[in-house]
Amino acid sequence: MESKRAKLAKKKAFLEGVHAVLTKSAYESAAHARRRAAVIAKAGGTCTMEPTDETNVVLCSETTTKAEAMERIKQGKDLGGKPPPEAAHWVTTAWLTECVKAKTFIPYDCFTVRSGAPAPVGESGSSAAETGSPSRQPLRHRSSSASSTSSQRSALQHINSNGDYFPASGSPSRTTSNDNNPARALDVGPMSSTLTVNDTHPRSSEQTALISTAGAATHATAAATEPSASASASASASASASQPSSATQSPAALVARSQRVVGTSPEEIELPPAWEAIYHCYNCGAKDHGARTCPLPPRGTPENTYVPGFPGARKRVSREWMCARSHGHRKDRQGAGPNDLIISNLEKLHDTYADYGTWLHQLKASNLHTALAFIRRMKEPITTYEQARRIPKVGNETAKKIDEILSTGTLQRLEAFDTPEKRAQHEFSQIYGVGTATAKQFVAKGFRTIQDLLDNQHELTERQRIGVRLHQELQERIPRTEVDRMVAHVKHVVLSIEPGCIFEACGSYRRGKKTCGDVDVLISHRDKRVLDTLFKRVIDALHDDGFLTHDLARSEGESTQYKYMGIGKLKDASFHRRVDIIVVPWEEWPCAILYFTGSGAFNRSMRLLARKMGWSLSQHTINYGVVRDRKEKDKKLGDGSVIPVKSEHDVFALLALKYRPPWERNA
DNA sequence: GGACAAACCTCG
DNA sequence: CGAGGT
DNA sequence: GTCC
Ligand SMILES: Cc1cn([C@H]2C[C@H](O)[C@@H](COP(=O)(O)OP(=O)(O)OP(=O)(O)O)O2)c(=O)[nH]c1=O
Ligand SMILES: [Mg+2]
Repeated sequence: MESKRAKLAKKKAFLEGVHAVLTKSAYESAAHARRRAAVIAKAGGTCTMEPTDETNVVLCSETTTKAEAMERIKQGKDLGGKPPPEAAHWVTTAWLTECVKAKTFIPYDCFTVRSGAPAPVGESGSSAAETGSPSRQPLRHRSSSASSTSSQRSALQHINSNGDYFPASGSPSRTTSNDNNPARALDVGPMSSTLTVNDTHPRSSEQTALISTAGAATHATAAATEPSASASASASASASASQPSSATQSPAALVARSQRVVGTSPEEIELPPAWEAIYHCYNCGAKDHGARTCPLPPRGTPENTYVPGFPGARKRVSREWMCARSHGHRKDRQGAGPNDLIISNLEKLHDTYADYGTWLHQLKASNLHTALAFIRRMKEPITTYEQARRIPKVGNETAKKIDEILSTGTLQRLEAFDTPEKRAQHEFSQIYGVGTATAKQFVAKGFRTIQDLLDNQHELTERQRIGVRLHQELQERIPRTEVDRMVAHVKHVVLSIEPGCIFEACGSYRRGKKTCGDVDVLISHRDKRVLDTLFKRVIDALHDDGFLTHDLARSEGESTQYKYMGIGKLKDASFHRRVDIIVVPWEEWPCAILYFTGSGAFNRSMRLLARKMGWSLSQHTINYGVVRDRKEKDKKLGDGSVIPVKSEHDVFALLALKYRPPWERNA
């Protein structure tokens, strides 16, 4: 903790000086500024911003001096070689980061030139702007009563061929109804929690890449094409899933219902005043509602061309983005498919890629994964190299491999991997807490079986010891009925400790999967002060009643969010199960529930989209004006500014995405 | 030849 | 910081 | 590895 304070002191001291590594993206274009001014005016706010072509802010990091930065500009390395005007304000990333950490909203126009420190102002040009308020404006919570939002709805249960639970009826995706509405009270155990029923979900085939290539599909005669795009494509249409991916249509055949222990999350959260001041509908710009209840059609369509004023905002998003499409549950194929041999071999190849643990092989793996998604949807057998080449993401290398499988039945590459060492390495890497690197080390040490590890537990970290001991049990996926009971139990404990909590079981459970790898629980409370004790009391209570049996990791308040990772077991259950519990501050709820609902691939796609806009989406907030190092892509120089959101719908609207309910996020 | 490439977290 | 995790 |  001391080092942390020291760091903070250093940062504060630094703010006095001017140092910089420059990046170009820290200011908005004149076009953006003008559009933004118009939007704000339309929304009834006033805008103090002066549209300008000039750089009015220079974002800095701690590593170089202003002189060095100017030198870089002269050399053409930054800002396109154009020095910023004298009046430009130099801001350190530390300053910016601190403002964001302090939850002070910094809209772009606060950067208009001033002497002294720039004052963060509300976008609506409200009081904060005039007062030239101090740069750090603490976040205050509005203590209003809980919104209870459940409307009753008739229930019907249906399970698809895979056993996944689906929601039903024909309302559009961007529905205004709560995804969490309880429809039918259903006793799932001693705690009598309820199960709920949700909205429509027509299934579509899955697409696994973050960005997929849709165009090439038309050339692949047998390859499945993008479902919605292929509706009119003659021959290949039959190969694709017969369902449209758009959730606005509701084929009666696949209507089904999603059912789960109901959470207590509100449809929209209340924002702190400073955020409420700049909040507006990101689907139309109006001040009096959010995107969730916007009467207009989703933006990005011809009927609604609105674009939010934040620099980088998109007009629309192409269907190539995974998060822009509906991804229902993966369908179990009944009986044998025409390309099963190829698929099983390529799947094994895919697994060997994952065992490398390098970027390149990660890339190869994801490529192959996409190709496999197309191959799985094919109805005709692949018989030639040329035919394989026409499948999207199948290039020369993969086609050669398919050819080899066709002629020999196997792959040389795979045979070479079928050694005791590689098998052991793969098995070790399945253990919780053991990854590619440690698995390799274990093999190098001469270990070959799980028993070897059990006999040498002194070589393991605490997590790995638990992982090894419970390895068999943790391999099992959890039947949904058991998750129901686990969630009901946790919910009961949480709400008896603090009735004002909001609670939601997320992850694959919220997405309606038939079985879950673990239980993901998200909790929040309006009062920030209770979060810390709430977290501890919940974990303690769940330990005391014997539910939690092992701890794997628990946060100690370093972040605004508390995360517990551990293992629990119901008394009458056969196996120990992984349990994750996250406690988040109230205003981070929308981004947190979006994150925790996943899927992981869906999150990555959405986050990549945000990144491409010069924004950043995390489990905390969605930010614009993020400054990233142009060379080292992972280095973030400035956090940018928080865009306040009240619901998941708002995040979708900001990214120009149609809202996807949880069961359409199964990538 | 480059783009592709999530963004966080804890542990040791 | 690397490794492993969500 | 694939796509442009
Ligand atoms: C693993 C992983 C999860 N997440 C998010 C999305 C997930 O839904 C959420 C919970 O993680 P998980 O519990 O690992 O995933 P899951 O619940 O979707 O599936 P499973 O049935 O295996 O439990 O965390 C990421 O953002 N990135 C990741 O790499
Ligand atoms: Mg899960």
